[in-house]
Amino acid sequence: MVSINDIAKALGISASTVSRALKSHPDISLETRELVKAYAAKVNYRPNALALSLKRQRSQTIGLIIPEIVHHFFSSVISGIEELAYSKGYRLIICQSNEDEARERINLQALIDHRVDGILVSVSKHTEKYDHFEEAIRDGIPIVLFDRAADMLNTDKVLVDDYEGGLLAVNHLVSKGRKRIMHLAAPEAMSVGRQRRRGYIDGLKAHGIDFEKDLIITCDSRDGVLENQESILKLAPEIDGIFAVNDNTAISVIQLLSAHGFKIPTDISVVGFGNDPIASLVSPRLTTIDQQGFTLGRQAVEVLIHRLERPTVAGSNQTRVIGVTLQVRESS
Amino acid sequence: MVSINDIAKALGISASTVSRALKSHPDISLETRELVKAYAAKVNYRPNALALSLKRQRSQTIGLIIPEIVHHFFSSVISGIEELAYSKGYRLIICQSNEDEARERINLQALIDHRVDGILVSVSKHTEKYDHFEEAIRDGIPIVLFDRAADMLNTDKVLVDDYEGGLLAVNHLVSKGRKRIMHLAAPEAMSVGRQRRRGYIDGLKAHGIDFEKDLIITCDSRDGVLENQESILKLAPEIDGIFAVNDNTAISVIQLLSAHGFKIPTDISVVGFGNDPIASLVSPRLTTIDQQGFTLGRQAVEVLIHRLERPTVAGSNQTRVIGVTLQVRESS
DNA sequence: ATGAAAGCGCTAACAG
DNA sequence: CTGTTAGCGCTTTCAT
Repeated sequence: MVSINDIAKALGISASTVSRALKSHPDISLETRELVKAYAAKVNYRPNALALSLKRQRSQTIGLIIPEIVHHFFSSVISGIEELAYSKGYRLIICQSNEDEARERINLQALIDHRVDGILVSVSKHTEKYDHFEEAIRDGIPIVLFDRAADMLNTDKVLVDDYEGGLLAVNHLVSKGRKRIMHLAAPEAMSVGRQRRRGYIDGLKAHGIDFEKDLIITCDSRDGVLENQESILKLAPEIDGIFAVNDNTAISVIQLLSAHGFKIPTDISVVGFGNDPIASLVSPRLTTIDQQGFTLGRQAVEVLIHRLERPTVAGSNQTRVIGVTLQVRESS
Repeated sequence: MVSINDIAKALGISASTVSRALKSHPDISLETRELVKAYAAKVNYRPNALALSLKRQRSQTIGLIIPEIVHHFFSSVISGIEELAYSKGYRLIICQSNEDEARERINLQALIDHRVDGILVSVSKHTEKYDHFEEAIRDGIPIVLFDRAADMLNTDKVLVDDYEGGLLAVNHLVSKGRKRIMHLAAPEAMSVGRQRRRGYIDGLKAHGIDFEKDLIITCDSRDGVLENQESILKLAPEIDGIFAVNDNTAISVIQLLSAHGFKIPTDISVVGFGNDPIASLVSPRLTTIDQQGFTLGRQAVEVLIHRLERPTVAGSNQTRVIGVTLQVRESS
């Protein structure tokens, strides 16, 4: 790897001249410029981004902390982030928290140590204390939370309209004549799940349907469905609709119910959340709420870069909400 | 962000003493050590990784170029890479080539500029010339190719046993009494697809079945199936098995055939490749070849780090092959 | 038009 | 036990 100094020595001129010549500084004679450029090209000179970052106090790098990469929604978000970051000249350092608070803390610290210009994070499911984020925010590190945020955190956020998604799902089920709708919900602690549940409850209310606590079962995965199969099957004969907090859960419950003789959607209509590609491949094809991961990722970067390139006005945080849409298919 | 110099000034000692105290260098008196550490903790001192990298000529960072992130196999690979890299104290800079050669070149250059310690790459589908990689390899930049490699590239590789996968698929189909087996193949240019096709052909040969050129259709996606539906449907009555180069194609062809009255697997058995999660959710559940993306990712990092931490012995490249397994389900 | 020097944050060889 | 100095690669003010 040849450095500016190497070029300077080889050409018998000073490093500063080389530096300037390389960026076509008008002070440098055309002759020298050409000479330097030709030589640089010949020896395949490439500026050292590390040195530049150190000098400029700016790394043109964005850090990303994501709960898990192997997940259609999150990988779509990453793709959107990469896409826009790339086009704006930023690199991406990715860390995976694996839904683990300790790891999230370490990742955050590592990104700060690497002097990334800003950090994008979707909070881990099991994070209970937020002081690591609070401290970073207090220290002036630009942080944008996406999808999974925490109310108490005072920073920019880009969220999915989970509440609206819950409403849409319930509205749709009711419009199909469903009246006793079960909700397979995420744990209370998850902001995202809480909003979907709120949408569900308010959706019922809006149609004058009493919300029954017993119809909400905390169960947000394939395993969850298996663990709760007794309660689900016991309630099944009395219900006519299910809104599941995500597609996997919806698909699992459909399989469970089908295996026990229930007809979907004749007996029970099912709506999922996420519009995972599997939703349109299972049978019956799953009605679900589409959340635009790719767009969410792009917007998160947009908000972050906007913040990076303006003087940080304290207390002027923005929260963007990405719209959701209902995808009606065969399961409802 | 406080620096070592700041601490030195504040404490009225020299920067080098601070540096040494922080790493508990035995030369420094216990007293000073404690003093420095206490102060550093108080002001929340964090070493600047950029400065360290510049100094050490080592960034503890690995670059990754991947065709597309939103893809179950690739996201699994990324996850495996992240996992092991993290545990070995490396960070990950991720770039997406979007299957575009120009972008792949830019990504490679950017990673080199950032002085990553090594680069992991899965070659873009549309890359035709490999001189960018050749040059980097010649310059001594440690590169490990995974999944999609190029024969001419002289470096470490970690590959899926695609050939074996093709063999397994055909063996299985034959064992089910299938004799006229169609292959939905990737374009010739793709190394991965070529190997699967070779496995298919050799698998037939091994069972004394003549390989018929007409039974190979270049078609490796949902769109491909739609484009080729005429030829597929025309051949359908004469065949009794299909080996598709990937799960998506397999699922699409099942849908096409089912829609036209063919019974799967009674009339035609279908085997896919990849063991994407959708494979076990569609109906009929898809028989397929499992390729362990996560393991592949881990091994790629392992090989890279091994190379990073040894003196580079020229011409001693290793190629690791990750085993595949047949997952028998309902479609065959 | 060009060069010298300082500094970004850190470490390490060398001095004392 | 601690400090000085130089240098990783680059830019930029300030000379000349």
